[in-house]
Amino acid sequence: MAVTIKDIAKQAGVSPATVSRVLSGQVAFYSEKTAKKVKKTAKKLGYQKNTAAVELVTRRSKVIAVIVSSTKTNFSDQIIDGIQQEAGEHDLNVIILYAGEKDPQMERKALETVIERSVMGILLVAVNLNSVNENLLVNANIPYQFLSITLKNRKLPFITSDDFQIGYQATKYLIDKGHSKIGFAAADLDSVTGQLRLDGYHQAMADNGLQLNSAWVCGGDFAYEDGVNAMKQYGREPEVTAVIASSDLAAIGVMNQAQDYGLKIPADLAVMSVDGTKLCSIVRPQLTSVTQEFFEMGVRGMQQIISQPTKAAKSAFTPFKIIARQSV
Amino acid sequence: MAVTIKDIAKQAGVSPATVSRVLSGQVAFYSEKTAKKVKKTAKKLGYQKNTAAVELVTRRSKVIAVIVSSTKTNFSDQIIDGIQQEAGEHDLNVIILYAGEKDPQMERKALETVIERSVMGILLVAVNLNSVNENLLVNANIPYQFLSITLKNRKLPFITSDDFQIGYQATKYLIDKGHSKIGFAAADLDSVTGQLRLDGYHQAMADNGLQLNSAWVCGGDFAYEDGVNAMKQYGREPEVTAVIASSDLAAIGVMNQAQDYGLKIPADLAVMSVDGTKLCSIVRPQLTSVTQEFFEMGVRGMQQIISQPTKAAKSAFTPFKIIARQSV
DNA sequence: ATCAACATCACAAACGTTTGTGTTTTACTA
DNA sequence: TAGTAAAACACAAACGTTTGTGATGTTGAT
Repeated sequence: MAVTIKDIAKQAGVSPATVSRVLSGQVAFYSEKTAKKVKKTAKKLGYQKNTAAVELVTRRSKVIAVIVSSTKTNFSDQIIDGIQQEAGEHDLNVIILYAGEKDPQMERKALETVIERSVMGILLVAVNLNSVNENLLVNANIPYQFLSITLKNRKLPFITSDDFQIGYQATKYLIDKGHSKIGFAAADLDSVTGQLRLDGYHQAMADNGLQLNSAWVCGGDFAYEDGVNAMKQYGREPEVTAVIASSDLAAIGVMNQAQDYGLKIPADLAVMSVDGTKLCSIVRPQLTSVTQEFFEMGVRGMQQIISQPTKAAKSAFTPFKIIARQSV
Repeated sequence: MAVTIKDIAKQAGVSPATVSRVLSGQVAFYSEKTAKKVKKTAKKLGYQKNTAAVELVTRRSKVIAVIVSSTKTNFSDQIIDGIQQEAGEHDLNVIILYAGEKDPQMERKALETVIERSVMGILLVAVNLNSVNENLLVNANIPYQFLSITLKNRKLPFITSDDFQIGYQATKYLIDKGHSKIGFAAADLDSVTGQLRLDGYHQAMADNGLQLNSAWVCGGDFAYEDGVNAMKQYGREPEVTAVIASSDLAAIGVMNQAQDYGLKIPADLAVMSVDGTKLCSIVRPQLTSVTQEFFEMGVRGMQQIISQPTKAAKSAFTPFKIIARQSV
């Protein structure tokens, strides 16, 4: 049905081999004249290459798969932008698959699809695999890289911010502003990411001789609702004078709930968020944030994939900075 | 290198044909005993099917491609969710490609990638193709469907809200609330979508005997900044008492700028948004919105693809409703 | 015992490319 | 003119499946 390389060959009076070499831009295998002829008839016939056939014979693919998990947070767009840019420069195609929220079933399916297609590389943003899926990925013999997540298994390569430092610096920033009773909200305390931020928070408090109060830390899942719930926990007359929320949306949740309680921000309560997406400057008051370099994460992730298998993938931190806006 | 069905065949002492039939779940071609044996050795060897080979020989694919354009607005997630759900029920895989913002180059590349892979269907969300890319798509002989957009070329199937009615009903809603000087902001007036909404706005004004003022309509591109700019246009002491912004983000832009001007919402200025994503209930005051059924768009889009080629794809409207919150 | 009917399986072609190697043509040298 | 090296091309195998068809084995009825 569809027009193949053979059709072109017949029309142009050459062999399929020549057509293939012309169309895939190999040099020094044909004359300029036949090249022109081949290209013309290819265009005339409306030829589209059959990628399945190409990948079957070459046993490699030019697509990078990005598996993204979370839609509860909203930074993945930036990461994907970074990936796209870097991919574009190397003539790679990127496809994105959603793997649900902590849904091992969907994660498995996403993994299988990309492995069966033997993509060139797999980028996993904010997804935490269980051990069977982890095995699936590792045994697939395809370069991979985790993004925006810290894993228990330090053998796996990931690129993210230094979560301990995020917790530490955010806390220190608030302490420097005169706060001593600081809440820590909405992080997933079962995740390494959340745990590290909490450790940083603890350390910063300790380093400054400040008391801790377990009621000040409220776990969650980085979602808006978790911010709301945390604030409800703190109550109408909160003991804390500042809170660090582990995502922009969560921070908005605590702000909204605080305002519903009649609290003024930042006068009555300072709020600081982690992520620093565009949301921070869209809400009022604008959110002071620990701003991560998500775009950069994407870029570096791609670079790791591309440089393989020359070098094995390594974990790395991307920098972050604190951007002062209005909420502190 | 990788393990193939031939390896399994050899190990299990059967033919590759039998392995294939067992693994792809064909019935009445083998005994239960060999089936078990085959499956076991397949698992033991860690077999992963080679999709390239499968697609090459079957000449069909189980993947749905979603090409999304806009990251300036934020409704695509809902559409994709709808697509995913419907896809999941039919054991289809969905891959997502970003095609930039009105970037014909990237659109072409995205189209070519999916066409070369001869995917089962193509869903285009909020992308408007130029005529050459349009030809590419149409000639590819792959079912396709546009989502969340109204096209000039009525031959192309699209599923979206009735934009004229959106403009009309939003305007009427504000009129019923007592407003007579109503702004219309941030829609892309070069797009059919924007134009239709504007027509609806005009019609509603006319039907209620209200004057129009061309200074009340400010075009844009549905972005946050367009909302800000529109409000700047209206000024510190705006003539309009209400404004319809053509996206949630744009509406937030209007609100923020209005508040920067010291205006109270909704007392001094009512703001109404189109889209109705989660953002509406996250900002303060919460945004009254024309809420579209994006999830439903995704579902219906997939259904159209699936039902092809039994029926040719048709255009359709998904319903919308006005949800009152705090901004009017 | 014969034979049909069916169950179970193996053979082999086909899908559309790429690519190593062989073959023809061209161009040039002596 | 003969010979040769290089350029231009064609042949054919291979990639890993699916699937139509033919081969073999088994069962049961007559």
